[in-house]
Amino acid sequence: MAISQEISYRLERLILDGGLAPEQKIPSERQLAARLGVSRAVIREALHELQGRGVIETRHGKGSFVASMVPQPDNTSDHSPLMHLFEGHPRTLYDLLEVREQLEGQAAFLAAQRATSLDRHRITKAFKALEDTDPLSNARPDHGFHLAIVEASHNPVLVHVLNSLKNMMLMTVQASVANLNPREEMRKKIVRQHRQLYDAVMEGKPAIAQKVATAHVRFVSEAMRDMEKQGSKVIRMPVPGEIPARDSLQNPH
Amino acid sequence: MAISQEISYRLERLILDGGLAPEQKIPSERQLAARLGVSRAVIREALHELQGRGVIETRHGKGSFVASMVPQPDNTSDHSPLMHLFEGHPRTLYDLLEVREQLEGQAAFLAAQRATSLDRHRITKAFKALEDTDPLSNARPDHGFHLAIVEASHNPVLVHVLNSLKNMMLMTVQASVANLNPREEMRKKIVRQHRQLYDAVMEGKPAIAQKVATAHVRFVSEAMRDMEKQGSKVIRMPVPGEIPARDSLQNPH
DNA sequence: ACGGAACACTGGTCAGACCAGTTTTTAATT
DNA sequence: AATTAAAAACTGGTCTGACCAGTGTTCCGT
Repeated sequence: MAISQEISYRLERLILDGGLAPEQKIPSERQLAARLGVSRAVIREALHELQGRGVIETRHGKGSFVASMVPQPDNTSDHSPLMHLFEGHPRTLYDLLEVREQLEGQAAFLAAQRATSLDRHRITKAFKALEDTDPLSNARPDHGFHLAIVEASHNPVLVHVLNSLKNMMLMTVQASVANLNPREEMRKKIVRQHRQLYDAVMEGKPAIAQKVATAHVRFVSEAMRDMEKQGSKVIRMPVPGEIPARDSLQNPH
Repeated sequence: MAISQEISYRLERLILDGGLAPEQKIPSERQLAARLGVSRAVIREALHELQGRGVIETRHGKGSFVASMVPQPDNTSDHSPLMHLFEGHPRTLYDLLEVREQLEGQAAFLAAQRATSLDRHRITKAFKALEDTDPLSNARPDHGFHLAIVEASHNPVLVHVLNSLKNMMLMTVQASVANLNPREEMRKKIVRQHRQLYDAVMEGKPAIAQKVATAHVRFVSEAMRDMEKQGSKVIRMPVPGEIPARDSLQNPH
């Protein structure tokens, strides 16, 4: 494997494991290059990979910083890079969610139809983990729950595609879910949706499971749209093992 | 904003738009550098960003390729990987069709809802080409018709995902159509389905379009299942996947 | 103390070279 | 002529060292 990738993985693990705190400054490119005994070019390439997956932010003349996972008190500048992203190319994000809506629904349908006892056990476990977790930091359990259902669909293609789509979504998105949770009404609704989804799948009711799952994604999507309108900040929250992507594009054709 | 980021955005947009198909090779770093008038370093940094997002894959000595959102068949063996798929893992094919069923339906739904006059023109053109073609060799028009509809959905993510699926599916549509068409009853049904789909999209009836498109894929899928049971061979019919160039990044050749 | 000019950082870009895999072309051998 | 093996022409991976462009600090003259 390429050196730049080894370094990016190494740095990412360091960051996600807490070795480097959010907002903390990363050593300068020249320092890293010297310390790791490689050229500055590979350091830059490694940093660009991390940048691509939203793990770090780089500011010209200042340095690179671990992306914050926590709401940032108003940053002097009126436009954080993240908001800028949303403002500039919000389309793809919703395009992504649009497709996900459909596929999560199908996954739920199939899961309700095909789940084995082992699947049910896994789903139940994930569901309980979701309930037992602090709502403010349940991005991981949330992901685990949905993943368990998708896998119970027993359609590897579906699993792979949904995984790809999730990876292509900004961490920002996942974080936004975490952002939604603090709002009591939202959190309640989401919890109820999860409960409904869980019940439908476990009781083997495909049609209902599909409906609930689709509605769930749509709900999150619309909630984000609202947040965007209100100008609320969308926060990053890296989740290990996930490779989010940024959106782009505005108009096809 | 940094040049490397502008380039990565541009490339990502190209890819998500479908201008660069999954598994398609991206111009070499030196070519991109020359064509875009920048140094190779910034090209590499841009590509590393996309790599971090999982949008592209890079292989030493070979080049960079648009990442497929679908597990790739065993390409190691140069002996008709498709047949291998059919014979060895027939499940995968139906898994693919299962997902496609859903997505083609969604595409049709969105197309009926969002198609512009230009889209309608394209769809009509493709539809007529489909009708005017010898049923025994209309794999390409068939593909063109469905593609026109997908693109009219104005969801680049959907375009890209379906592209991935089709890419891997050995052009199931084409192959199956070629196989199904000779059977008179089948051919008639398929023609009628196409007609219904066309009408629904052109008349702006999303619900109907979705239903028809879904049913169409399911029909083809089940027909193939029947054929398989009867022991009929499912024949591969390769069709050069061509994606029209929409940007100066394409290889002129 | 103040202001501003150097200076010392930071990342961003460029150029050209060379290494390491892969593919194609060429040329020698059979 | 067909095969095969060497050579050339690709591809990405790394290195070097230079210079530009923002940012922050230091220090000096007023």
